[in-house]
Amino acid sequence: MTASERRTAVLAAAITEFARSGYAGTSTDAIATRAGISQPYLFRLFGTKKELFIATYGLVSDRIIAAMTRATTGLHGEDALEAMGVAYSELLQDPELLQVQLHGFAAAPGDADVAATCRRTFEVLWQLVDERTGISDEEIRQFFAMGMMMNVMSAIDLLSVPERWAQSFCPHPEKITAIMAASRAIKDQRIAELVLAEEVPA
Amino acid sequence: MTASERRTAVLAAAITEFARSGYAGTSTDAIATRAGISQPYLFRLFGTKKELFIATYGLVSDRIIAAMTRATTGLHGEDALEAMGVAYSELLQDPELLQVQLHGFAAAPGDADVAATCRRTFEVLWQLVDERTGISDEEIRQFFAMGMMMNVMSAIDLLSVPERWAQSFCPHPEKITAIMAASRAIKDQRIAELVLAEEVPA
DNA sequence: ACAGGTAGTGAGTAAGCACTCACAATAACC
DNA sequence: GGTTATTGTGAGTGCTTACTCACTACCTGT
Repeated sequence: MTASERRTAVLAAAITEFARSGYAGTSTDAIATRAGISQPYLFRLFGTKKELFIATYGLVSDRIIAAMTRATTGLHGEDALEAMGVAYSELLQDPELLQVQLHGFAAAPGDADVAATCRRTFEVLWQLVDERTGISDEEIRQFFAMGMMMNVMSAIDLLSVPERWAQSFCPHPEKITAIMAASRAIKDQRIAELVLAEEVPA
Repeated sequence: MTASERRTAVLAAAITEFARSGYAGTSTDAIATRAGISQPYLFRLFGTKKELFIATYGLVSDRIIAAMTRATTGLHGEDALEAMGVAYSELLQDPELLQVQLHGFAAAPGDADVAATCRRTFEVLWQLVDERTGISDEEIRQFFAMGMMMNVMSAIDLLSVPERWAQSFCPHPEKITAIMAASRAIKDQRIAELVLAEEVPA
């Protein structure tokens, strides 16, 4: 197996482990074991734990950005906004991505490099939303806010609470599935999927 | 100094340390040193690190809830909602509280007790907002979403970025100060402040 | 056959961690 | 004045951690 292939395998393991226990709470040994390699080799591939965490966070960000890009291909304005919202809420079904993002935010106050990486992801996403939807600052802010809340909802497993107050956090299930179907019918989605496949760093 | 007084001093130190480095990333020694006591005594006061973290998170939640309660005393409906929004955004000026809350969410996937504590705080806040504002589920959700985004904004220090996209996350500064003044004029605020003073656990 | 590069590991090291125990000082009560 | 309870610590324990180094196995080109 080439080093590049190993790196992607390690990143997959790192997503799972970091999602559960965060930057400080995850041992490099746990990641190496899950990836099926020795711990020294992990350090050969990524240098330090911090570099591995930032690479993991970057991959997660790329995946999220790719999902939003794919969802809005061929759409504009409010349609694009709704499609992005649906795409983000679909990520709730694979909570690891959202939880890694949350752990990036949480680690930011203690590490300037992590904070800078998080801000850069924010910037890229903001410009994507702005370009594809053209909506107002206020609406963009509300869109981001909803995303941040979904991160938290997935982390604390809010939707497992059956009571009404908790379930009221999940909006319009029937609306979401309808938009999902429409969004899937977009023609150039194939191209977006090819873009998505390139997301893994060299 | 009595043990109870010591405990509140330790909790103040714990807020600062946990806000920076989170649950797993903070050593009990750092908290004890900041509180001016020995590490063994910290364990006599709180039992385990986890209990200390949950107590810290609980104190932070109590402070946030108290701020919301105080801000809405005497208000109803949309007025109460706006006052709560202002109260929460005021918390951005003392970022430690919001960051501890964020670290609670982040630690939740790795610890069921922490997750349950976070969900309980969500429930109390939801019922407070519901009772004091009477607004729709959709509006409550948007209100919570904005709060979660403020947590993240404070963690990654987003407002330190001077560019337009970043500054657009701070809405209506003049509107906020106006509502702040109005909110402060409410008569029975004194009573709420007394409630606030009782927030420290015995 | 052999030289060189690449994938991969066993066995460490030094530091840091949560947590414990035996013990000292001080105040309170009879 | 002596017993008792409370506040507080020095010195440790056993474990985990990030990270290193010297080394092996294998493949590729000549």
